[in-house]
Amino acid sequence: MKKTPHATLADVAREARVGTSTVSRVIRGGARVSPDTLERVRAVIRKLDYQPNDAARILKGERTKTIGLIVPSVADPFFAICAEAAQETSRSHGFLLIVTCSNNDPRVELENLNKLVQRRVDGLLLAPAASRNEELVQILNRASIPVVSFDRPIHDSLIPSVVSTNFKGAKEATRHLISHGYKRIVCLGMKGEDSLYTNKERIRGYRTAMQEANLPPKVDVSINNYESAELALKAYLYGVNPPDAIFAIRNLLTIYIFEALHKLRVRIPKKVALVGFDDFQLASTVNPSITVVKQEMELMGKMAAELLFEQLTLKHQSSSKMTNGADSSGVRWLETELIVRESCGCRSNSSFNSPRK
Amino acid sequence: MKKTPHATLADVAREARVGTSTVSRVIRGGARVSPDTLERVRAVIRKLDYQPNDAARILKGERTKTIGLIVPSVADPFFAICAEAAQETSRSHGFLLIVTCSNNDPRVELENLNKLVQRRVDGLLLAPAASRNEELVQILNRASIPVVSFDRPIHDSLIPSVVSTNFKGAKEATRHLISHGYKRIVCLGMKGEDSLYTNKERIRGYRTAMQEANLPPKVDVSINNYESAELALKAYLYGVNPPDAIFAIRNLLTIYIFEALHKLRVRIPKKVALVGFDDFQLASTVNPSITVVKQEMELMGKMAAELLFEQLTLKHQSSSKMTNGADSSGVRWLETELIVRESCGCRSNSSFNSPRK
DNA sequence: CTGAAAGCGCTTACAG
DNA sequence: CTGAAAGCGCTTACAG
Repeated sequence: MKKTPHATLADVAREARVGTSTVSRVIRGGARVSPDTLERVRAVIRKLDYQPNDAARILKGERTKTIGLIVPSVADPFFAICAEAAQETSRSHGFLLIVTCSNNDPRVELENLNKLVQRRVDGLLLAPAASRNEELVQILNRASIPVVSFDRPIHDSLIPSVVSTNFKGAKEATRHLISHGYKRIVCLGMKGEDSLYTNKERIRGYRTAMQEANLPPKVDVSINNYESAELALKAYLYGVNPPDAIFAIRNLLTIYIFEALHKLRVRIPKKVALVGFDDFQLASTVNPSITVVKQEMELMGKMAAELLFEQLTLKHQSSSKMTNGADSSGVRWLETELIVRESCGCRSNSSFNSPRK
Repeated sequence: MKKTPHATLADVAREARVGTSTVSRVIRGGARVSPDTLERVRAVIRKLDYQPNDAARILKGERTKTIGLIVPSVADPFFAICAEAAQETSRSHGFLLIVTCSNNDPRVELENLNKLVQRRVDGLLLAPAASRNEELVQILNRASIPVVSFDRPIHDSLIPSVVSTNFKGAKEATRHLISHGYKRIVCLGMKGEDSLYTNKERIRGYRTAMQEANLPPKVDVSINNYESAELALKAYLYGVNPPDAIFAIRNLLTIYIFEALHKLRVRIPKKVALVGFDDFQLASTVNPSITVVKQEMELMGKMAAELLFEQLTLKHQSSSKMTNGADSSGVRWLETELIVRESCGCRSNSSFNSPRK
């Protein structure tokens, strides 16, 4: 008995009195092996509880059958849902998924990326902290590892991406508020996140709509957490020229703001209207129900993963550009949808107001 | 120029005109290498953009520095938060985290487990589908891989676990409802999940409290999704002997039920009271705010991961039993907390009712 | 159908 | 401080 916790292929070969090549063939399906031998080797494999060591296979040049995922946070419902979809797609292809979190910090992101490269993942799914990152693109190119970015594109690269129509969605949401007659619409974001592609696009959409209507845009991206949301709202609502509507550009923030308004006993939409970006559980059930711009979260994760596997499959074939459904910069756009509920000032409409699935 | 996308250690050695051992030493910190050589080798590493191939290291017997995680779903907020904590702890130890989902299916779980064993993960974090699973325990023992289970223990094994006091929390919640004077309290669960350890414990807690009060327990674990929640509630509320209180034993279910009651315009708690298991975003803000049994989700993930790394560290040292904080069966209990809000019938109390962090 | 042998890219005594 | 060489556990021509 060896000390090793795992039996090796050589152990099996010895026990079955065959060569290692034969055992290898058996493991890989049993082609070109006589029924007798096949049977015997399989029995030994079972007896020894033999599990091939992936490291050796990988070293021989096989694929690692591993995908790397880099997201800001898996605790964020948005990325949790994307991650689940990516893991499911990976599993269906027989791949494993390594999940890392960047916290939107480019340095952490790069660290994670390097680790994944050392691990020789076959492909990478990435929601990049910054849409411009030469170093990242360079590493990706040098490692020549297939990548798909999602939620946010990577500029100046040929990296395909799956991205929601953030600009359009935000513009539409803002226009909707404007159509209600609100004039002092403030756009709220979270601290340190205003440089994220998605938030920039949403802010740009907001600004565009405001400018079109000749209204003064006001953007505040100083909110940190629930407490600071409450503080900011107090300052706004009890200050001079208080806003009559709020556009919250991200899932958690909408909830914080709703909670804070609720606690401050501020009437929505009478005193201030509210529209959020990202739909969420209970958005249709709270009082008032919350109007939001909805993204296709699950589809985003799934599509990104499937795009990656397309590349993986095509990798050794013709390097066709694979632009199906993508625009000239390689972006697949996922349509957002304005879900009109009550917080924007629309009347309650039970048919619009039923809970989601 | 080789065809390989990655430079190898030998490439570096050749280019730097040193032996491979020296390069290896440089990579591993540079001990016992002259400053000159160190400098030169490092320059070449940079120039060639050399990244060690983990597979080769692993094959040489080094640890994979990888933890495997098996959860029912990462899209579930509970496990998403656990996963985030586990990933963060792993990262702080320089480890990568492979995330797999079992969907609570023991077969999928076993598949994932085998894949992770082949990958030679150094440790495993597991929320097991079933608390009794001989095959699983056997594989774990044979692979002699350190494991920590969480959310649910694994019986008949020495596997340490981190588990909430589900029984106690459910009993307390039910007692609270009883203390309000409710007599017909129904316990609702989701289809196919009644065999899960956590749900069994919660149901047991409910039953115990009911029996203590000489009330007839009624358990219904047939709910599939939002629609079936609505259907079930209709049947209950418009049927004979309708319940006057509901105990929902799981996060999503509480939300479904709240949404359905809301849609059916059933007054809470006047017509039926509601207590849920698991706190969630907006639970304190909806109207009425929802009384829940709260679990320490983040702590659970973190503690499980830390326990695992303790084992990893101690592995080659004395195999002391490591029972700090654990009971005789190796379970660390995490206290649940009843967060009293309005849906149980308690009066609104703003100090109890402020949004969480 | 079968097996001996080379080699994947590292690490690690060992000898200098 | 340095390097030649063996070996980790597989796969894969190659020869039989």
